[in-house]
Amino acid sequence: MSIVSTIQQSVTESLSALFSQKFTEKDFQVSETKPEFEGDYTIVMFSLVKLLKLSPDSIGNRLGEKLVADHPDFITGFNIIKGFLNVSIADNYWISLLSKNHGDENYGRRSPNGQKVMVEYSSPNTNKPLHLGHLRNNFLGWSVAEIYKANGFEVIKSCIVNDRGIHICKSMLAWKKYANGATPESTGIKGDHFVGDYYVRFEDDLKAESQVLINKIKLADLSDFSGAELLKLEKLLVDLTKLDEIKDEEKINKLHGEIRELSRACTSVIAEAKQMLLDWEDGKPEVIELWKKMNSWVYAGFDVTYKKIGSDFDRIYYESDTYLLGKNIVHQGLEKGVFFKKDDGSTWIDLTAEGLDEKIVQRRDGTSVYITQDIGLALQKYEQYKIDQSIYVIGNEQIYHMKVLKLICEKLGMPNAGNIFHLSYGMVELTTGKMKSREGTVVDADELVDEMVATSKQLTEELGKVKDFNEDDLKGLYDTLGLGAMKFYLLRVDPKKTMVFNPAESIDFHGFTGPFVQYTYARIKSILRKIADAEPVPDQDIKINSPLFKLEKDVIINLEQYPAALEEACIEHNPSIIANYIFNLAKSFNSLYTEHSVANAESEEKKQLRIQLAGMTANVIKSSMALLGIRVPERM
RNA sequence: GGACCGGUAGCUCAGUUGGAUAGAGCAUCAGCCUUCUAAGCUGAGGGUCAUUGGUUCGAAUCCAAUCCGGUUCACCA
Repeated sequence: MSIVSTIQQSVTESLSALFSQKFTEKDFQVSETKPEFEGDYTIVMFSLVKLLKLSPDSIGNRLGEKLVADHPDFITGFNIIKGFLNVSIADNYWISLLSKNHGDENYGRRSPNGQKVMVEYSSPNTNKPLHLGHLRNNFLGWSVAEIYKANGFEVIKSCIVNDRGIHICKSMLAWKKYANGATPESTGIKGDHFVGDYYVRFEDDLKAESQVLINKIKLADLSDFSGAELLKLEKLLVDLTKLDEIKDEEKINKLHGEIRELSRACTSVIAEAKQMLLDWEDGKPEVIELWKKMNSWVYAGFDVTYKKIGSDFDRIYYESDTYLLGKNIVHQGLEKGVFFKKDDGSTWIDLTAEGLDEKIVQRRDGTSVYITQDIGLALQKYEQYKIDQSIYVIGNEQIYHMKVLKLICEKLGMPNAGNIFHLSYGMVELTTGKMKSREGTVVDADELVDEMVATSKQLTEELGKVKDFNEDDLKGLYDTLGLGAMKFYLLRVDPKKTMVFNPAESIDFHGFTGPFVQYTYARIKSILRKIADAEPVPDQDIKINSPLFKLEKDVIINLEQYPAALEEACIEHNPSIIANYIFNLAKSFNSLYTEHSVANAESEEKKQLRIQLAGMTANVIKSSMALLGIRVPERM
């Protein structure tokens, strides 16, 4: 039981005894005492004042005396300031917490609860390499999975690979046109980047061709358009002339954007891509063969990146397998009356009662739309794994989509549909604004990882502390530090917030960073190694005669909070709670480290105490950093 | 226009079941390495918590309105 709930319970009992009425822990608040006051925990009197119609001081005095009398081994003193009852906790309470848990590498973790949860994350497209945004997604997903495991859940990490569709055809087309049979092997380019380059090539062609069309439109030449597109275009142009008179810049821009989109859609290269997609769906052998070949290049590239950043999956779904899954669902939905058919034959769901719109679930030609596949996959996940919860790590631009998905699953009566959770995270922006692939400002994942590792190498060499390391050790250390810095940097921010990626800040290894925590760990291990070398210490209970120093107590208080932080991170689906927690723990230990020596403590008892303190801090740092996917070095 | 998310120090971020004088890192300035690793520690300056009103013993936190920024509302995925 945590110390706060222990205090709550004691206070509840004492209050009930004092005032002969029933109290619950909701009748008052317990929090840590602010550093400028004496005491460890504070009980706020004001809510009790209302209940008891007595002055804060009177309640505080009686409660404080009662608490000390009832729990002399736990609460040793109190003071009251302006309605705040500050109580002091016995040193022995902290010391026993330490002796009990200091050697437990699983401290804070919970035993299995029998619940199964699937975390879907990463979900890449097979037409380009991973970028900074994917890194945030991967680190978040992986970390949330670990946090769930630590809270007793059985976790299945999954990934849906978007390996089909018109965007995939784009890179295939460009490769056919320009590659002359080149391969990643023949060029020495990593497979995902190799394919991505052709995707860019296609986009360049598309841009050039649509620009020609736009130029023609400007000269009132609409000969390249026909049918529905022509009508739409003419309407847009009429609207545009009207707006030109009003001078509404926003609307004019919007219209220009629509014209741009329309001309893109009417290019010959898009027509080719569409044709290729049809051929793919028909199973045309040469298309399928090329598709398989190019995807295999991408997967080879992804494997390298995933391995490097430590992402892994228990189950990988491919959209090429799942994109037809929703078909049966439409039937069922119609039978259950959840869906309805419109006159043109398309199938819909009415979500207006939920404050949303009508959403289409099947086109009039009978083909599935995006959401239908997702429903199919959601059901398949449940059927295959009987999961209790399903977590989707997807960017916040899909909040609406995921809301619809969850609602539909609930209406279809899918088991545990209520436990679908969209872990939506904010975009990663640059100091110069958003990343835009068309402007080439996208930060490539592989490049970034390499830079971080190179930075850690450079800084390590400058400090020159590990000159005796062999080459493998060094390489391992650079990876540990570089990736640690990057993961910590991306995970320390609340997932749901848009965050700014500042390159200069990201390679800073001081302050609120991964390497700061890693350094604390390495120093502790160094101390413990030296002590153990000198004289192996037996594990023992500690009795000390001198009081705990504030700095010692601060560290123990931090350690006591680990289980609570772990639980909160799980409930909130939020690794940044862990990151903030570890940083505070490391900081408190560093302060202690500077002020009080472990090896040369003033007494043998204090030495034993600090050995346990250091050991437990190291354990908690190691296991909590592991929840973020960050390794800690024994030396650095 | 509707819906959702955000606005806290120069910058990046904590802090929301309402609590004491709003915190941390970076940056700036001033100190600390013959003593367990200075990737560290100690201290200083820096704030109308977007604005206005309300709720109450008490509001960054709850409510309302307004302003600013973002996302979204496709027979695209």
